[in-house]
Amino acid sequence: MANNANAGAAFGLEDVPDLPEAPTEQPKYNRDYHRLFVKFMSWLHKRTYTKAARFQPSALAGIQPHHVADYLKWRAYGTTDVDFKDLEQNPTCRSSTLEQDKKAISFYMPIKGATWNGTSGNPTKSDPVNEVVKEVKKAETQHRGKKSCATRDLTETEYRKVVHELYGKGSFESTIRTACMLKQQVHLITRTDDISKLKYSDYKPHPDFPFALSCKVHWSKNISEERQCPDQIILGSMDTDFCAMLGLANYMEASFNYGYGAAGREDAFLFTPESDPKLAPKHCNAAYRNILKAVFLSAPFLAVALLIAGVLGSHSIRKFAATLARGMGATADEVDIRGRWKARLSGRVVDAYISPEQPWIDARVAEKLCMGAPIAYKLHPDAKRVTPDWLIEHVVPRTHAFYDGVNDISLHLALPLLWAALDESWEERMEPPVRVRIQDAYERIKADVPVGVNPVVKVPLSIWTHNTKLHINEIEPMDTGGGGGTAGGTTGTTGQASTRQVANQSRQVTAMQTQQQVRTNEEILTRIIAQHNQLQQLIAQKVGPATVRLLL
DNA sequence: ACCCTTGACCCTGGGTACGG
DNA sequence: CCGTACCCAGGGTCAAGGGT
Repeated sequence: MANNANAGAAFGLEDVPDLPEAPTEQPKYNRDYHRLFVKFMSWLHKRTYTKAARFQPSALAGIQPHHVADYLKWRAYGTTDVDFKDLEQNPTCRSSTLEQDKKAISFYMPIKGATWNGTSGNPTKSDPVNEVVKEVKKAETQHRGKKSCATRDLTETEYRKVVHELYGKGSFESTIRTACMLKQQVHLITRTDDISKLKYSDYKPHPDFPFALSCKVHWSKNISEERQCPDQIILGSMDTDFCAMLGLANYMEASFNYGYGAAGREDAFLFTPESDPKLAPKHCNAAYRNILKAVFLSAPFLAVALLIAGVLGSHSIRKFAATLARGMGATADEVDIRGRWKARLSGRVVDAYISPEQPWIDARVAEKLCMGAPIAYKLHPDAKRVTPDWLIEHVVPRTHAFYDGVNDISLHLALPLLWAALDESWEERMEPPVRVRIQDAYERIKADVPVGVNPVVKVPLSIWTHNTKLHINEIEPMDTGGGGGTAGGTTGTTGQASTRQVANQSRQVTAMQTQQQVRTNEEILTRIIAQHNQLQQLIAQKVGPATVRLLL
């Protein structure tokens, strides 16, 4: 770009003032790159620049590829005298660190776009520079040099442990809210910051299926394109540790008692009472990660997690969800769609999000994420006195009042919440006033359902597609009498119905096996935790509590 | 000519250490 | 306890080049 003093006049813009002389060149500056670039220049000139230093483009014209390459070698190996074939010489930083350096230097180069042609161009875009990065990458794959800092995915056992550790201890925020966030994060395969941005208004009744919700996930990247925030389906899970509907119901009805939702139906963030659009998600995300971190560092959790090598981070939860869906049979591409990743195989398919096939792929992956089985919460046929009006008045009054008739999801949430309030296993997992209120109200009308029977039943769902159209059916409860033939198909039912029955049977068998596995795991875990506590006491006796903390 | 892969670059966020 | 510096991962765009 030529610096033309009369540029304004040249383009016929009369009101642009002429400059008395050609403008002096302005040093470039980038907040994210400057620190790294100063480091490079300090190395190059063998002196220490402060971060206030600025460099004129003309002063940078002499930088050659070998300068940059030597710098990267120095960064990775501590010396410029490097023999890549020498397996004793191992890099002390990751290749991504070098790439970041390279980008930083590249940003400041006078000629940025053109690759180095031997005499001019961008010296960072050159073979000697790329070679260093490649060699460090190679060393990484050979397990030489610096270890990766990538976090591994959570295992199912660990996930359950987190959920169980959360409930029953501490404030509403750190228990019920965090457990709800966790369940949404897994069900929607999101990053932690995406979940922190959710608003009450992002949840709506699903347009096609009365037992499901739909949710719009806004994520941090490229939010300018509204079409990239698709509505995604939320289904209930047989396994309550995974049930996003139940988690949401349990959280939302109580949330209004803590000042959440004050900003109104349209603007209020779901997981923070703050309303500043910039700060609220940031603080919410930080709080969420801090609570998870505390759980990750708690002794009972560590007793499980230490069995597996690798570092855990908040991204581990998203990886867990993706791995879970893959393990249940979803393809990588399907998981990409549910997780709102760009299609991996063809980088140019920008329209992946608006593809007509997306809704049913989304639902199929959602199904995989419903541990046990995807379910609909339905009323027991005898529970005739549990009417919508009753549910609104006694189970979800606050939620109903908040939505005020617009995309009201309170009745969707009422059934899971009623189920939980009347289920013993949720004694410790609910906000006590809400639970007591529902129980008292139910006490007065329950006569028509047998004592000890929950008026809400979980009906497994069968999800299938026909001509890329999504269908979800409720599966009839199976007779308890031994049917004998599992896959015989000798009954007179249609092919489709019997296929679904077989699928249902195998699903139920899988669910039973899963539950058995969980029970076994829990027994093992109890033993491990006991041993862990013993060990901890032993260490405390020997070396004192300060050292114990370090060991953990 | 078109599709797909690959390489290069850009930008943001997570995690940790450290100092005030 | 909080802000800042630093290292690193990873999701994104764009363009060149190879295959059909």
